[in-house]
Amino acid sequence: MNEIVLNPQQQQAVTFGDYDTAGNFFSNPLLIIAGAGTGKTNTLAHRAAHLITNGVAADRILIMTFSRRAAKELVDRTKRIVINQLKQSKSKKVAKKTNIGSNSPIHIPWMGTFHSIANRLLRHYGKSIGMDPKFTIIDRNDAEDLIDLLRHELKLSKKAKRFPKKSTCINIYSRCVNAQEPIEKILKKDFPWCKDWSTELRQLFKLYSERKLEQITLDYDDLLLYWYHLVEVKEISDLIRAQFEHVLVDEYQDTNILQAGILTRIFPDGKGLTVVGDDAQSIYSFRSAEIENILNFPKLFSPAAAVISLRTNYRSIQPILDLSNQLLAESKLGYKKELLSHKTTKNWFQLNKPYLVSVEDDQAQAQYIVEQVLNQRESGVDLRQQAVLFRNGHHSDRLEIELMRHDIPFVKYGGLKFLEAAHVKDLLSIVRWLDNPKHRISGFRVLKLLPGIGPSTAMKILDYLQLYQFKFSALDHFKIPNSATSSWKHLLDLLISSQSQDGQWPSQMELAKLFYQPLLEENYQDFYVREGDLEQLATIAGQYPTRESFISELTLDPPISSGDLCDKAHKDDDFLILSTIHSAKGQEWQNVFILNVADGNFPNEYAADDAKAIEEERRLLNVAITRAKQNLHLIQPLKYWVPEQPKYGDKHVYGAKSRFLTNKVSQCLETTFYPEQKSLVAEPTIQYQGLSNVQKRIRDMW
DNA sequence: CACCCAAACTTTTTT
DNA sequence: AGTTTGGGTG
Repeated sequence: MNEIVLNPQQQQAVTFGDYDTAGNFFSNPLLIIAGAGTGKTNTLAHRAAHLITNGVAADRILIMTFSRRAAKELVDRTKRIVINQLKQSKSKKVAKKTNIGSNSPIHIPWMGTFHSIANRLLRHYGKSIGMDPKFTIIDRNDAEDLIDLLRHELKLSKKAKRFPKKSTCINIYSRCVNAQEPIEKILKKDFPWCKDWSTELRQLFKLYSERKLEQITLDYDDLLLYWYHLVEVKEISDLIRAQFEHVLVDEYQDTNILQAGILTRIFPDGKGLTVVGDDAQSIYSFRSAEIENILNFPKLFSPAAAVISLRTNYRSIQPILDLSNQLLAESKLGYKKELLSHKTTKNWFQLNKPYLVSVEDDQAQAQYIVEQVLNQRESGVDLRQQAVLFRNGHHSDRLEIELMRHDIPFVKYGGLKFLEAAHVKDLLSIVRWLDNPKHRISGFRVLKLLPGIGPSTAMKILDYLQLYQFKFSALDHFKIPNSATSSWKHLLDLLISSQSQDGQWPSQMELAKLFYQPLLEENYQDFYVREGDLEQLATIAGQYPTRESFISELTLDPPISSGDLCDKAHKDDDFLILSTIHSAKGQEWQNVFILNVADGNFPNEYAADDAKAIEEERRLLNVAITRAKQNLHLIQPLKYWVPEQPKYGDKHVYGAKSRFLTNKVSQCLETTFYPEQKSLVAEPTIQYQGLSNVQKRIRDMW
């Protein structure tokens, strides 16, 4: 797409606003409804650039996106546009208004995810509401570990009926916080099998909150929650409003109550607020996203609010959009936007309908993709221009095996994360504990690494440490039960040195790695593979100025995948993209394959009895479809692999046709079969009545 | 109290 | 298939 020329609607969205009597640019609340592929990022970037070239200081613009990746792209593009415009209009007043020369770099410091912005604001303003600015952010896994610990403490694991497992507990907690709803309501709606545990869960979450306070830690949800409560203090929200003249929010359809609340608390009249989104792409209700946020935006700020819709699609050929339009037209919610392709006239002779491919099972599905992907590469489409999308992380398992067999390189988004690998967590825990000695979760993990130290000894050590005001040097006097191992001595050296010569970074990372090395070799046979990951972690660590920034940035923006494929050396190579649909948001590829398009998966079986959930599944399929530029394949296996379904006895489930593939939708598709024909092999005609010669020979071997 | 082994139990998607 | 829990042993 042309990055510079804008269509009229885009232009309108970019320049929306006016000048006050003093000549300053201001803007009423603005909602941009941007369908898939309508140049949303470009429009947003142009608007940001427009603000800057009209005299708004770059550090007075706050840009919030859904992912770090999106934020980075947006900022890069904004910078390019600003520089271009400055070059083109050196003589005009534009250059005078901004005090940026066309050579000096532009910094847009306040851009990032809601969570990362929360992190920065809380470290700055938190003190005034009694927060310690040195808090540690814990990720999902740490939160689960802490919950696990508390669950044992409360003896909830010893009840007759099984208590929900730790990850479920965290899910429930997270839903309560982000939706700002009482636990009973959440249980009834989303976790009906846990509804008998509401009292115990409440007790658990109370203890969880207290323990986080003691350890000076915040989880992901806390970042939003604290921010939400921070801006309830009028004095502080006034300060923040004064700091930011303009706020741009991307993916507004996926914000939740807390996020919308934060915005309205800072900008009660919506002035300076621009939000962008597409209600047909709202797919995060499991994270408490409220589609109502975007639907009600105009009402909330009426009559000042303006709405601008973008409908020209620059990404896909028309047949793909036809499919998307038809799919959405059958929705009960009725998204009325029809997307029109900009590409209609170009290459009209090769406008194929998207394919609906029927295959026997997931094995055939994998083979089909391998075949297609290789064919396409032959005809000049790079692997990185092709993507395989799926509903669940493990749906690509079979395919991954097949890809490896054929030596097709790939990168998977949304699967096992780098930070979830045990050895990476180990090393990171060491560094985290050094950074925040009160951080029991890390300390616990580190201590258990030492041979001979299990859960209860680790607890004792942590209690002892607390008794001595978290001075690591006090541990010297702790009586280790077993004969003092040499690793205990080494750990002590590391801990004490970290507290005495504060701020040695990143050399401290090297010390931690050195300490961990023997433990790594002892615990994992494949330690030489894992060593590479630790090297990488150390390299990343070196890119951050301080220990604290390293830890919190890494938690907020985890690297994508483990394994050698995210090595810099491989970055230039060509690889196929595998991604969950959720992680594919905002991306586009020449060819897209969607796995397991069958009822039970599209829509997911857990959504089956909830009309709202079904609609979200429809939107999810829509997101997947609209990622494709040219070729789209929906693959429909007759049976597919479901790992965790013991009640069905068999591990294969026979998928019914997806209920989204109605007659009208199917008419937008070209139905094919793979393999095209069963090869006919002649059946032998001989028939033995008794034992055959072969059987006799085998029996007579003994 | 740590460690190992067997049995039970799994509800997707992510900052 | 992988994780979590419980029991038994040293």
